[in-house]
Amino acid sequence: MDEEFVVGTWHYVLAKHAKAMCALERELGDRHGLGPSEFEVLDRMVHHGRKLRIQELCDEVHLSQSALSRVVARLEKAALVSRVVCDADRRGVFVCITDEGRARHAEALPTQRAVLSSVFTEAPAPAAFESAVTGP
Amino acid sequence: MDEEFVVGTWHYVLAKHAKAMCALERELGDRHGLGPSEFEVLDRMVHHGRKLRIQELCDEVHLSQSALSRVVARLEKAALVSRVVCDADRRGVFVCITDEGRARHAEALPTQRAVLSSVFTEAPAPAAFESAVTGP
DNA sequence: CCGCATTTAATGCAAGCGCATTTAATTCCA
DNA sequence: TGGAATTAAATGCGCTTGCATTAAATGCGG
Repeated sequence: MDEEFVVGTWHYVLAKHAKAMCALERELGDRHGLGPSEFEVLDRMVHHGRKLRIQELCDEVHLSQSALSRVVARLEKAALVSRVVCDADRRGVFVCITDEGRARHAEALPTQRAVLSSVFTEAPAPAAFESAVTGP
Repeated sequence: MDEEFVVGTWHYVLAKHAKAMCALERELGDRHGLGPSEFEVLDRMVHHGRKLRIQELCDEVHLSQSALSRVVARLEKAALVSRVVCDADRRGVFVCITDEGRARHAEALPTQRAVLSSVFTEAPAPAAFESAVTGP
């Protein structure tokens, strides 16, 4: 087990995460009134289809269950999403993205892509890194 | 500019950061009474030598100036670090790691390494990833 | 030498997070 | 079938964070 590799990877992850998160918070917030968590939830909703159980969102988004619950509440207040109790299991809640939610996501997507591109290309990882992420 | 690469890398960074941070918080906290930020500051102090200006720490640690100020305050209260006003520039503050701080860091280091190893090897990135972090 | 801009670190404040708990609905088995 | 255990989501709470501001010390131009 290569200790140096592990520690080096960790520092890389820390640095990129900090830079990207900070920039996303600023750009998405100022330009579109969205936090990174709000955008991430919207993004998953768009890619996954119309309705999604909160529990399933929880597996895909890097948030605790309670944090996700509040993000969804904020999104609902902003009318970007609506909550619908599940008929089959009335404990469950479906989250449905609204048309306005889709529109806001579409608006914000280029901003997110621009931020990520700038973060991951300014001190570009060597080409070999690509295979680490996309797989062999 | 490969959009897929950028987004894929971002998801990788998000996933690893979340997993590692969560585990570090738990393990370092339960076993050694340290948060990830406290450990990171201690770690930099150990590697950098005896005294370090807060401003310099700020460049190396992924925290805002205010957050760092508070982390140092917590560490000082725990006697792991001491603050000394700089004689040459009395606005500046030197942070000095104490013997107890060094000891605590030495105690916690294996825990951190174990956590990182488990995170970065459980679903191991392909070997090619190594060159992305350590350089060509 | 004086005053104003700058820099360093600390602090007030609000927001977001995770943990633990709560509330409500469902499942299981005796 | 009925009651205990389980599961889903929401909520109370304390903590950490970042932004903006403050307080103190320094530097610089006139």
